[in-house]
Amino acid sequence: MPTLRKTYQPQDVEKKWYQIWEDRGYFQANLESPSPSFSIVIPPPNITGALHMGHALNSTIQDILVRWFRMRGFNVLWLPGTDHAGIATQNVVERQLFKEGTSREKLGREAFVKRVWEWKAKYGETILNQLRSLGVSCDWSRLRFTLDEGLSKAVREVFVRLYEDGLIYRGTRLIHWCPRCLTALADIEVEHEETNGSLYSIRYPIDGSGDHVLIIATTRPETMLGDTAVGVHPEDTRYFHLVGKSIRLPLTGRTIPIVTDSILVDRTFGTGAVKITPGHDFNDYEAGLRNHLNEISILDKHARVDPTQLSDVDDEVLRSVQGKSVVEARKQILAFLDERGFLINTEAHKHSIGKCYRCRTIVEPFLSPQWYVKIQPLAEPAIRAVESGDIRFVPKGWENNYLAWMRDIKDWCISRQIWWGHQIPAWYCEDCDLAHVAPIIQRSDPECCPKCAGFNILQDPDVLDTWFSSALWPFSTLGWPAEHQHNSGCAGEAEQMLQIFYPTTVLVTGFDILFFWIARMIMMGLRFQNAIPFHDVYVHALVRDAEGQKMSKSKGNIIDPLSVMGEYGTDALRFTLAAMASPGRDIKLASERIEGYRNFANKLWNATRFALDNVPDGFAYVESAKIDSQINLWIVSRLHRCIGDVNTSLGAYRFDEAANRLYQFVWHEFCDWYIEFSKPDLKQQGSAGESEVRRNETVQTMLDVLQCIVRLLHPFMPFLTEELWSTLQHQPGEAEHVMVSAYPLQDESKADMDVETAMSAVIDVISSIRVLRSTYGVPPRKVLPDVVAIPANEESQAVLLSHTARIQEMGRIDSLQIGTSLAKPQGKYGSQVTKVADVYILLDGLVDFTKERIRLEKRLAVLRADLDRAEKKLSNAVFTANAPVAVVQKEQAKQHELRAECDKISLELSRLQD
RNA sequence: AGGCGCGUAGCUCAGGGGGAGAGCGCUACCUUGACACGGUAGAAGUCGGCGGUUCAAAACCGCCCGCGCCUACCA
Repeated sequence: MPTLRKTYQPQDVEKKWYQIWEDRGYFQANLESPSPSFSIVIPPPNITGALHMGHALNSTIQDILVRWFRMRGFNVLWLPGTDHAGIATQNVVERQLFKEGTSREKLGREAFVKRVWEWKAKYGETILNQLRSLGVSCDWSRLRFTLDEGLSKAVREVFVRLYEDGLIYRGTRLIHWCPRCLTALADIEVEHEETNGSLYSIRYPIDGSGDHVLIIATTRPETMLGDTAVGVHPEDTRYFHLVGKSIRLPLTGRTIPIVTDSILVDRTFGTGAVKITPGHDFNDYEAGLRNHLNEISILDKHARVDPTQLSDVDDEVLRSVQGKSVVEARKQILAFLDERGFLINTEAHKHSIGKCYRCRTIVEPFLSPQWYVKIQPLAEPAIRAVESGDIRFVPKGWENNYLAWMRDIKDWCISRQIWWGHQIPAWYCEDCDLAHVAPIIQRSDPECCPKCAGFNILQDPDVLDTWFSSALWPFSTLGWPAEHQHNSGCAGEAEQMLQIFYPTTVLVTGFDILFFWIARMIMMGLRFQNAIPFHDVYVHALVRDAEGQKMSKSKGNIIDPLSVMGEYGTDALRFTLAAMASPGRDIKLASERIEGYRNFANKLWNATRFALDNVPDGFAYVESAKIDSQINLWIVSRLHRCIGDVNTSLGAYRFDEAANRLYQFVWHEFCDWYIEFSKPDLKQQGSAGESEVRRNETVQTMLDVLQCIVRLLHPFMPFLTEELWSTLQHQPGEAEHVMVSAYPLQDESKADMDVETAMSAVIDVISSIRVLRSTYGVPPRKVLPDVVAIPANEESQAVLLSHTARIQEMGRIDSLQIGTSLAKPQGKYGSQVTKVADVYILLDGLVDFTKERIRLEKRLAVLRADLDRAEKKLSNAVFTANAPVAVVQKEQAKQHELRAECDKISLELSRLQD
């Protein structure tokens, strides 16, 4: 038998086992397998990413599921990959270029994209390697990237089909614009932040009515240069006489109409009159459409004041704001308004400002031509899929969130004005009339214009939103669209992959990408596979720091998973995350927790060490050996309960329950009690006959149970368990590695209630002795000379008698007498009364009667309170009439037990009074 | 403003109509032949508040308070 070192050292084994698993091909899915399949596609991390706790949690959960299913014989595919993250990656490389004194514009598109590919080759797999060190068992042979050839083909196919079906269109509208990234953003890529701003009241003179003015309020005075109307509510009697009149817009020579709009205007806010700037505000834009107003853009793409459409602005004003940022322009405009007597009032005002989710720059509503997906026809089936239960959210609460969002969904702006990504497959012929000829949309790049056959064609410079390709991930990664020629081997495999692994079983993800990703995958899966992309969506929590703060670089409260893994071991981190992953609650991660589970790993390590040290020379494993001894029957019974519970919990995605159940069983049943129980049996030295049979039975049971524990824990702690498996005695024909061994299944016939009751009586008596030791300050090492136990009934007596030696050993007792008819000892003694037995220890030293009285009185008070409650209930006729019989009987039994205990304690107390 | 979630031991959190639980921390004792990353014993809770349903409520329902998140509005 190998000997283990005193503590588990994770660093020694983690790399080794990962290498072995990968070399053996254990991670790979099997296209030939007849077994039922289980598949997960990884939520692809950004190639710019570095592993954080969110990834660690997400990957741990997936790996637990994947390993659990694999061990249960499923044909498992866990498909890994990365996302090209258009804006983020482009930003990273642009920053690099800036340091080198150049820029993407100077390089040109082609050279820039080449640079990004180089960057990707160098750094793009960083996060994948970090995932490997977490122990994830993905099928690396099927690694995918959203810009791969196959996935790009899927993107084209989807784009063209949606276009042909009239679900993709191009239009000029107001969109969210990031003036730093220089691209459009989808609505959900804008994060709103509460900000302290100001509300300015401004006089707007009414045309042709002398000094009469309308007072409007605004938080963005600079946008007044783009005002094209003033709105009032159609039913607002204060303004009836003004409707149809005009405003002489201050600082400009512009005259703008006063219009009515019941949607835009809230009569109760401010004066009930509002400036309308369709070029710079989404609500105003809509109002502009309703009232046929024109849109004036006052800003360029860098969010600087652009004079192009401002020819009617006062020359002096225009000169001072031209080319200025929004903040600067605002100051200037306010100064002019004030100077010329238009500014009435400034007050503090809280409002929210939209910021770019990638770079935190304030986004501007900006008028520009973009590509859109018409979302309603896609959303409807995606809503039905969840309503009907075809797709299940875990925890269920997220369904409402999803449905609410989907029912109110708006068209999706999919074009981005960047270079890194899938360039939109739309071409324009410069020889044809651009305004009147539809763009050329096709799967392969056109060589010439299909209309005029000219070669003067240009591809749309925009690329698609990264999430457009991510939305296809569950099937594009499996090889869709497959070529339908059967002479190609590859195409055949793609069809097979889809057939075997689509729909995937479950998607594991954080709620932050519920809308970015999950919703879109469901829409695209239904549209292009005519089937849901996954059956279950497991939505996990956010990992926060110990104070509950969101981890962020700026706060400096990031706990780096890699350093945690280095300090405590990967398994400790994984177990921590699993144990804390309770549904619907964020994880507050504290290092003490991780340390605790590091200790747990070490506990199991040492339990194994103990077992191995006690395997006698020449020990031979006996297949299906019969078990006779109660302690062995007991631990096997307990084990099978644990197996049942763990499998049930995992089946319900309750990783926390499963982890805690295993912790409880391993530490507090197997280590605390079973190993201690086993010691007398294992100590039998080489003697022949009955004691050797007993010893071998216990050795074998201990090894069997340990082996089961190791398998049960493998999905949570893959490295430790693989290392322990390699040292444990296996049955012949057992798997070489625990990773490919069979996950334990509950055998109900192993449950033995009688044995469990018996052993809990033994535990009860040993605990009583320990309480007495502790109460009377008898040191653990000191042998108790004389102990008397008077069992409460014949059953207890039989059980305790059969375990006399064990109780003596574990209680460190010289003489132990057990018997229902025994008399209490004479002289000084301490006593502990329980429902199992009254235990007395003889004391030679001084006993502190006061202390003892206090202890007993306290215990009596607790039991009395319980007893009172029980008696009160039982004397209530309404209770005995209405409560179920079982409850009443239980209450009666409780009453008897409590009364007996109380009486005995009272007796002891009266003795102490003397 | 609306929606969702949460409020249980000092801390972090399970539980869930019928005897208040775990981990960490804390206190005391113990370096005993698996493990001090350990052992044994212990202290510690009006289960946020108020009402209601019920024989029985920490749990179910309603209202309120506090915290968090999301969506919308914010001229």
